[in-house]
Amino acid sequence: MEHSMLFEKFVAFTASLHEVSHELTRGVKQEDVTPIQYRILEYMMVSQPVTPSEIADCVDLSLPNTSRELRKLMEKNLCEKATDDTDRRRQLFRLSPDGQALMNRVMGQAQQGFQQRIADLTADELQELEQALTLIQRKVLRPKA
Amino acid sequence: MEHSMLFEKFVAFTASLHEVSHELTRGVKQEDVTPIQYRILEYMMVSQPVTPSEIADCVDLSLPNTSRELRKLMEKNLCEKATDDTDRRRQLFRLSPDGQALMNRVMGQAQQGFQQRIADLTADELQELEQALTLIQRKVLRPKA
DNA sequence: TATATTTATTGTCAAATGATAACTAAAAGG
DNA sequence: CCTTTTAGTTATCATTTGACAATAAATATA
Repeated sequence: MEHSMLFEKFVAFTASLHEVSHELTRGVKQEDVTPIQYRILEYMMVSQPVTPSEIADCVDLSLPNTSRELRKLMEKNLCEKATDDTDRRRQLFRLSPDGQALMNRVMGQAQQGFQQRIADLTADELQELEQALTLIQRKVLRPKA
Repeated sequence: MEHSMLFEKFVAFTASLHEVSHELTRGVKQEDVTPIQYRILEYMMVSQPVTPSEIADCVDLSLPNTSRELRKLMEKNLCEKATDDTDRRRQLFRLSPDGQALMNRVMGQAQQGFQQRIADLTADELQELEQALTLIQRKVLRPKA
């Protein structure tokens, strides 16, 4: 297979995955958070605590706008702020209990949908699937890591 | 591996792919189209001609808002409209030459980035990669198709 | 210490997006 | 025909998001 065909396959794959992940997390609409706020919560979930600068980098948002969205999330009691003791300019954000609960709801629903999708797979197929995920991660998505 | 661990792996995988695809298509910022308009163009690219209703479904946009964005794309000369002869209520949209050119620029840049990422892979690894993409598509993303 | 840099916040404005009502034209179905 | 349904458009308004200037506070550095 040529590189260009592989690229087309990769594009189609990406589109499919995007569609599926959108479907799996459609539960977010029930929650009182905007798409950007959800992305921030998602990022917090995997790497708390996080500073506004880190969020801005990762979510691709300017620092002022990140600050604004964090304020809104705090007003909704979905995250908490604390000052870093070693550098008191830095603010450390983490999910609040309510924020955790929200993410548990959304992720729980997603996991349910995911497991329906893989319900018919045999143990062998599950292992193949896991290896396929690992391979793409290692060879393409995170080649350095 | 348990189902819940596989789900976590799937979530991490999705996050990585999202990040990479965002990086690969960062050339869009150079173009005079909004994110939603780009998604419409992307959809047109793979399945033209398309009707406003189809776009609304696929891009998850209301029909009135779809109509508005299509008008803007037409004003930018990025797509063309024609009435369906068999049902004159239906409007058929396709990329204009300018729209094609835009997508060629963006996709060309993405392909270049992709090929840099896979540049070091051996022929065997490329084949493994291709099979991994196919496997995930078939077993998880498009189980019915 | 004095200055520069980093981190974060606030405020403001423009643009993009979402939601909804009102309307036209064509087709479908009685 | 006449009514209903479908596809699309236009207009309007609220909310979200993006961009940028100005500021404060803590740290780093000369």
